[in-house]
Amino acid sequence: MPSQTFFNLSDVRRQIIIDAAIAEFANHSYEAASISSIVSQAKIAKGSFYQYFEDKQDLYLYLVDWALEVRRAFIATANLPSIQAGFFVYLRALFQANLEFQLANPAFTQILFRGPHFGDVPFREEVFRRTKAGSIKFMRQCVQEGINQGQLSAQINPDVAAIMIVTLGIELRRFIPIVLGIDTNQLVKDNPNVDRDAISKILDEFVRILERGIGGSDD
Amino acid sequence: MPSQTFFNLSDVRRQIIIDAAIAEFANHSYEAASISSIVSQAKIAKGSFYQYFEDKQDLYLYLVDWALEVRRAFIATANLPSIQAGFFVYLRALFQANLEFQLANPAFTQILFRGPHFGDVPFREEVFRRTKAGSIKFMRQCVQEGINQGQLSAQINPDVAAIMIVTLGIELRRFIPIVLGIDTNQLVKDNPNVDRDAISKILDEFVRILERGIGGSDD
DNA sequence: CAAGAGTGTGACCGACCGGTCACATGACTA
DNA sequence: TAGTCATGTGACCGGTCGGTCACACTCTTG
Repeated sequence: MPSQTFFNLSDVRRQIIIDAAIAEFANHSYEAASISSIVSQAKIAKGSFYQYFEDKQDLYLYLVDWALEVRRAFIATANLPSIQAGFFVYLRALFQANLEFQLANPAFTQILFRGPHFGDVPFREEVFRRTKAGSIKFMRQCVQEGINQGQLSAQINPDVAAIMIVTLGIELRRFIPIVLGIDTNQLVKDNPNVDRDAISKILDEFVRILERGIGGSDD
Repeated sequence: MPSQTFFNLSDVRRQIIIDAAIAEFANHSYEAASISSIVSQAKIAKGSFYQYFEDKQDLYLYLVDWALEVRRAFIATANLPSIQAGFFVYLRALFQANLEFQLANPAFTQILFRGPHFGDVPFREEVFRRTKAGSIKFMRQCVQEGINQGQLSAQINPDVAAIMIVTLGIELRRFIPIVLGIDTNQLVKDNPNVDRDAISKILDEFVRILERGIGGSDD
């Protein structure tokens, strides 16, 4: 945890430091991220930094928690429909909210999913527990509820289904540019001008395949 | 490309260097991977290393190509059924072969999918083109053929379907330990003793969901 | 004024980085 | 024997790293 001194800082100064740290950890692995670069970017002295944070890991885990909180708040404002309104209606809305978070906060997204995926964070299990594991647990409950309500096939294994759904949700951000044939950075930069209609169609496709599969002879 | 000098080395010496490099790049991001560590692990002089490779990037791209070649050869031995035998029969076999490669070569897998996913490789587009983009292109053709043969729904968007399939295939390795509730490293270490039957069931689930979706009221 | 607490500062530490280079070694040729 | 060439070697270069520390600068309290 950051020290009390850090929280005594003015909001703007604290935000400058956080922003610099987010940019650094988004663009470099945990190992390769540089404290020196962060303090020079934030225009604070190295000594000050170490009065705010115990060490690199302290900062990193704080950022992860902060990113999770920002995402939670973001999705809370999305006014998701209830799962009773239909599992796939709910799922589509959840995907969309998630995607919009990812587009609006690419740096956070990068941080949240770099950690648990690759071995260069020395405390990977810790990060995984805080991020992806939570999503999977939540989705498993949704799937179970969908099954209980008869909206989902009783034949499916809820564990496998939940993991597939969460994985696809995480990768959504990467789908869009590939399908649209544009560059990831371009997507992030042009976010307000990007073709919302095309994205909406991709989301429809996406949920449709999850619901009914790609097997033939339907309608 | 490595120099002629490198290829003049004895097979065993060359393999020692490659093994050390693979281990290093599997456990660290491109930036954080250390040439010093590789040469000390391989017990060669730093100067020798730079007679074999131009620089870090030269070694890294060589490893990527090498890993792709090893995977190609591995899957070629799997005797995959023809796609005419049924799209999902083929897909299941492809998934299984891929998973077995991932389990047998965890380090290669780590290298192949760290690069295109995260921004710490300074030439990410280059790596992406050599790896994931190729898989997607291949799978798109498979999907198109499946549609033409009437095995897949004509309603689906082949681009979206192909990306979903490839993404799920890549993530397969991570599914297994989560579903089985074990640690990833444990899975890799215990590979020969791992419950092949449980894995087979997960693969079945997996393909079934892709084929028929998770929507209700089937059979 | 003095004393003390809280905070800011950047030179400095030992370690390590990617990469270079002057030199050693040994096999082959003349 | 002397010369040539491919290869091996590790000390060394400038630079960066995470982290420390002695000191400076407020501000409050007496």
